[in-house]
Amino acid sequence: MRILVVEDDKKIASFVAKGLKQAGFAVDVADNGEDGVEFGLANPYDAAVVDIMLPKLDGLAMIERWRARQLKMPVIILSAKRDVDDRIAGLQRGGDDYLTKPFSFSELLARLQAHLRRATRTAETTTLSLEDLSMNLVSREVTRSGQRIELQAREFSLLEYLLRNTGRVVSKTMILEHIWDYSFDPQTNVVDVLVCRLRNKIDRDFEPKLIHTLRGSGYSLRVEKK
Amino acid sequence: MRILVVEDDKKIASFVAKGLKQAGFAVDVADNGEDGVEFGLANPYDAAVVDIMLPKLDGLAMIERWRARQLKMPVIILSAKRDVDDRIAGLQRGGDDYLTKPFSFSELLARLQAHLRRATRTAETTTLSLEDLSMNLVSREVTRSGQRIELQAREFSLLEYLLRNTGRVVSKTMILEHIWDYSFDPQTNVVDVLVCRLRNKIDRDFEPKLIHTLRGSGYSLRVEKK
DNA sequence: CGCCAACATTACAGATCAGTAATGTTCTGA
DNA sequence: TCAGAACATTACTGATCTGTAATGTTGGCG
Repeated sequence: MRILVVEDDKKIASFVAKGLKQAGFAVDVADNGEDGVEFGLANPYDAAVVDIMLPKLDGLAMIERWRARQLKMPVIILSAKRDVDDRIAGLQRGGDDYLTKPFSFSELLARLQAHLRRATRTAETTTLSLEDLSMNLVSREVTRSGQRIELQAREFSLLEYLLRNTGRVVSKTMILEHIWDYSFDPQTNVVDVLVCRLRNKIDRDFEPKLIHTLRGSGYSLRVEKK
Repeated sequence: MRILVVEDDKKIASFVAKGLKQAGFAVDVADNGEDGVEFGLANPYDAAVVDIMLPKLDGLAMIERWRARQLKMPVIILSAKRDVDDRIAGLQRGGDDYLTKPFSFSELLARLQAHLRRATRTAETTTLSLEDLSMNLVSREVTRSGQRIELQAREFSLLEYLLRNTGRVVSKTMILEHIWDYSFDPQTNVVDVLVCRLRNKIDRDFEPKLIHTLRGSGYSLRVEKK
């Protein structure tokens, strides 16, 4: 989990950053609004903690720029302004939470975790990926190394199944059951053929190979670390 | 937008409920924890505002029951307990926000709206629906009145497009562009045929009809209110 | 080293899908 | 009321997809 802290008061910044690092987050700090905008756009943060009064560009304007660029991470505002009107302004201009200084670090952490928890609770996975391979389950786009790959319905299902079981071994019987619903006539080599077709599309022209055969047990999608 | 308020203090409950109604929300009120659990499970609320000290079942326990049952709506806790530890407990046990009494209604409203905004901002929609028709874009399941319907790829795209434009009129040219990518040979009646096929599947055996023809302008997905 | 099973690949064919076009129906305006 | 346009429906067909089966290749064990 990666957090961006934007705060110009060195003491507060290091206090917050240190605390978050101890809680297991990766933390970056920016000390003015413009850098804040840049950092946010350049890296995929899971959340941000920002002060309102910042040099160069104030916190609320910074948040608005993020939102305009489709950055959706939760943002917790820290501010010395205690007025209800200030809080409302902060929330209305794109903030997700508002804490007044002085604040308790424990509460900041608890609120941060609540927001992160919500984010994962809400997300019904819409993209799966491994290495440079990625598939969007909604748009049904599959790419490898940024290159678009067309998959047929069956191939798509198989890849989805493999991706959902990355690193694990899936037997032919398991594939049969998942792709063809019920326990299905296993006296033909449909699975072999399907795997072959999928391989031709996602592994043939790329490195490293992702689909691996485990003789006697099945297949596995992973990056070999030998 | 539908909000559930769980609060046993009549004055506060009606104060909050009235304010929310004026802000355009549909509001239900429960005055104890057990009813709160029931209400929450029985109706699809977009958010909840709850007190902690409640008769029969306290607010935090109520939230935990909701969460255990996969209810994911944002919950704002209202409480007279001002201690940091109480706030943290509230957030850790499934609350999304914590406001101490006395509170400003405007701030409650702003926080509520921030949470609702986030919910819609976050959701890369994975299911679309209208009336008793619903489609899950990930599992690709389409149902009407709970009954499973099989759609072909093209039909699926068309229905998705129509659902994303519920209530609006889409012209044949728009459909052509969206389903066949580029501006495509319009000297054939592919669209008519496709619409016909989709209709047979989702409208033929059901009421009310959802796909409507607007002679000369196109089609529209909606529930007619005549 | 050689055999056999497991797996990979290829070619084929039946089923399904999607576009065309012909025919039928409905609506609107003169 | 009638004609014509817009739309609906149906049947047909070429393309694509998917399962089958035959053939080729690989790897492990005796």
